[in-house]
Amino acid sequence: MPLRFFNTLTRQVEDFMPREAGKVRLYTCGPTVYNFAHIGNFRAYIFEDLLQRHLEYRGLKVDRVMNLTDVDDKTIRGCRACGMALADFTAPFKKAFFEDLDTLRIKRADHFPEATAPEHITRMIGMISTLIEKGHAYRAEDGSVYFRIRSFADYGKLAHFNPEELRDGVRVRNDEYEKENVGDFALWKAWDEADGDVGWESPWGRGRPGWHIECSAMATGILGPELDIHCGGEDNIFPHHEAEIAQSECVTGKKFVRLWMHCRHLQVEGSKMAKSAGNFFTLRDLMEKGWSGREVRYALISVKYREPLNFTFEGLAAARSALQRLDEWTTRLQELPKGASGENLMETGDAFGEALDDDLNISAALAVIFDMIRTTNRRMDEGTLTPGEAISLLKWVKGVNAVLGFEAEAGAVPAVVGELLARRAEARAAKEWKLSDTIRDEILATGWIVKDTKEGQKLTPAPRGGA
RNA sequence: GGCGGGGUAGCCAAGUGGUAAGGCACGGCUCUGCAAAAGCUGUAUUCGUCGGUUCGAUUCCGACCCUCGCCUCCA
Repeated sequence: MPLRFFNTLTRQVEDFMPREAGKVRLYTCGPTVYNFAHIGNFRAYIFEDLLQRHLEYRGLKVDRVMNLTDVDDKTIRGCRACGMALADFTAPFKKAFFEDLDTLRIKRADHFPEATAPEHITRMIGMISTLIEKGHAYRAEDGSVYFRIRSFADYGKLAHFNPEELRDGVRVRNDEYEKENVGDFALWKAWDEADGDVGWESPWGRGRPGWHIECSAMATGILGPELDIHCGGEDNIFPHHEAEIAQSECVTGKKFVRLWMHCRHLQVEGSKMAKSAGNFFTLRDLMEKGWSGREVRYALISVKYREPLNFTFEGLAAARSALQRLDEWTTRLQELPKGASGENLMETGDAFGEALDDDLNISAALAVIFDMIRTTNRRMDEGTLTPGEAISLLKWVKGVNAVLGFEAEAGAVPAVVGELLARRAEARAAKEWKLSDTIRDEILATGWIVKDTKEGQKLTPAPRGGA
């Protein structure tokens, strides 16, 4: 079965075939670094991570770009409010972003271009010049340059609406008289007071690039004029990606992107995440509440990317339980008495991968995992699972984790806990239950749960609160 | 007003023209000094409502109700 993905452009699930066999050119819209990213942003990045890892699981080489927008209205406003240089203001947020990616086990892209890098600014200016030459853009009185949407017949194709019929919105600003058409968007924004010392020289005077042209320049600059896949959150469909298509195709004359994939927004406890509603969370907020990056990852990845995801603490707790079950099963397999390897291997099949082939059907893929856990746990209870089968299963789950990234943290047991365990074992041998229970509490206080099994005491890391 | 996505057990959520995956929670059992943990196991005559097509619809068609999102710089 081939890989199949839903294409926002055609609104259909299509067979996926990269332009160059075996290689995927993937562009993913990254963060604007004016603040810490919130969990809604991370839903998009985790979806993209799942996509990349699955493509790689299928043997494709992925060349991925994720841009960092480090100049726009918000970053400028932020740096001016703090009285800092733009680069000094954005630096800590860039750093935090990469830390958060690690926390969530999101694989690094191959390139993280920054909009303010000189080579990209130069490229943007070059593209804008070409657009003006070809009649797709014009300079307004104040020195700003706008894209002329009437010059591009396909404008509106991605979002599936006619730009001429857009409702007059409250967002139409009163400086629109400078544009030929309210739908024309800025390629270059002329400097004004509010920009302070942020600005670059251009053939049209001092100013800064518009948001859309940043992505077009970085995408085509690094991946070439024709991308295989371009991803982002659904809110990027219009105007951002629509604008990217227009700019890029008018410059290169080639089809910019073959497959557009967008993930739905995240809701929190049933309503839109907003600071005013008190349900706005950054990853850091959740970490402080005691949730792990792996748990957040599970919660955000476990609902299909094309469905709205309602983020709740109940869902986070469900993620924790499900992961513990997976951990427990893996540990059981690892502890199965070792026998001759290479014998009685098990055919584990590829139902997991096939589920993901179908437009990243994560629910079906997770069901495959839990079915496997249940059936093999049953056999371990019966004592009929052979060491060879356990080896096969461990190999299988390793493949699963190459895509999902759910492997347990390698938490080393502190020496203190080891001593407590030894003392408790003595107490238990002497049937001093009271002492045994006291030590159990002491161990729990260090963050570990002791379980008494047939094979003796076993440790499990205790969740760090969070409920 | 335009365009689009949803409504499946307490919660989350797959799915198919032939009679409902999976996860969490909950109950039962096993294990255990007790507990915890873990494992097993049970739980939707039913898939928003009303019609239609069909031998048969949760799945196709129509109407309606509810809900969410986008409509110019928010992932």
